[in-house]
Amino acid sequence: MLSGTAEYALRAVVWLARQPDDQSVRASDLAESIGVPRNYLGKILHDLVRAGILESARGKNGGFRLATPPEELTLLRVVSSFDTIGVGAERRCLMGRPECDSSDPCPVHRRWQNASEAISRFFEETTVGDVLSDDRREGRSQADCRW
Amino acid sequence: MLSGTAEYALRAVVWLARQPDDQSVRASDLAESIGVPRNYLGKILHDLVRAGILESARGKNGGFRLATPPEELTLLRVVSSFDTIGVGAERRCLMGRPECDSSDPCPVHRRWQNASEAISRFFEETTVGDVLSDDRREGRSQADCRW
DNA sequence: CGATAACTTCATGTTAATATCTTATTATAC
DNA sequence: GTATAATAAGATATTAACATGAAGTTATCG
Repeated sequence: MLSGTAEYALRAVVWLARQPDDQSVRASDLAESIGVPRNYLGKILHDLVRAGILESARGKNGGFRLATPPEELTLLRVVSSFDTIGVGAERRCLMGRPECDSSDPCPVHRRWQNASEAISRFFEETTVGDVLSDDRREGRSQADCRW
Repeated sequence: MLSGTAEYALRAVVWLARQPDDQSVRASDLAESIGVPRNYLGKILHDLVRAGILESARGKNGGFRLATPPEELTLLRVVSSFDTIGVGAERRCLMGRPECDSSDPCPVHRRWQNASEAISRFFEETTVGDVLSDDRREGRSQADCRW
């Protein structure tokens, strides 16, 4: 469903969101924590900074942290820096037809619509804040996390 | 959502299902009809034969046609020859966690479940026969089809 | 100010998906 | 049975995703 890169980004953002007091985390530590290659994660984190999702600080005590309140950060915004999910008007046809909407549908259009809309809603409506709430409700802490 | 290859397979199967009297279609003609590179389609068709979804005949008047009644052929069976959709027990974690189920969920597990199940149901429950019914209901014929 | 710790950037390598080309192989028709 | 039309199969090319490595730049601390 998601590319490896988008998966990594999601892990990183969730991990940073769980950080108490918005503490910055160094790329190396983060890479080890979420099980992503150090150098590759560097690029991903930088992309997230350029997208305005994270902010970074150089030098001693530097690192990365969220630039946005978790409640306002949708999963769509996180993953769409890397993948084209295709929500709303940008929805891609399952069969790869260049034009495909209700007025000129591909053969599976009607039956795919339910699933397609469920996917869109998930990415558009779920925020990183929601994920943190779920965490708390299930009594999960950062220490429990493993990949 | 699907790989290019699985998309091509889906187009090919739907096209063949629409063929009157189970008539065979040559790979070259099929390739042109559905807009897929000739040689690449050859491989895909062969894979579908080995999966028992199509049958092929060589020599003059040869070609490919469905080996299964459309009503019994699910979209899952078609695409899973190429992609891992991850339905049922094989569902992949959205965040790439090796273990992720309701007893040990990843951070987004609960909220992703709805969409994930909608996807599974679509591929498991939709048959090629259903697609043909939709076609008829919408008064679409093979001639209308373009990619 | 100098050393160090960290992000930033660029160059390069690896792998899998996609696509093409060429040579078999096989069934049909005459 | 031979020619022909078609699939089957294997080798090779192209591209994008994934990953690594090394050098460059910037902020902080003593």
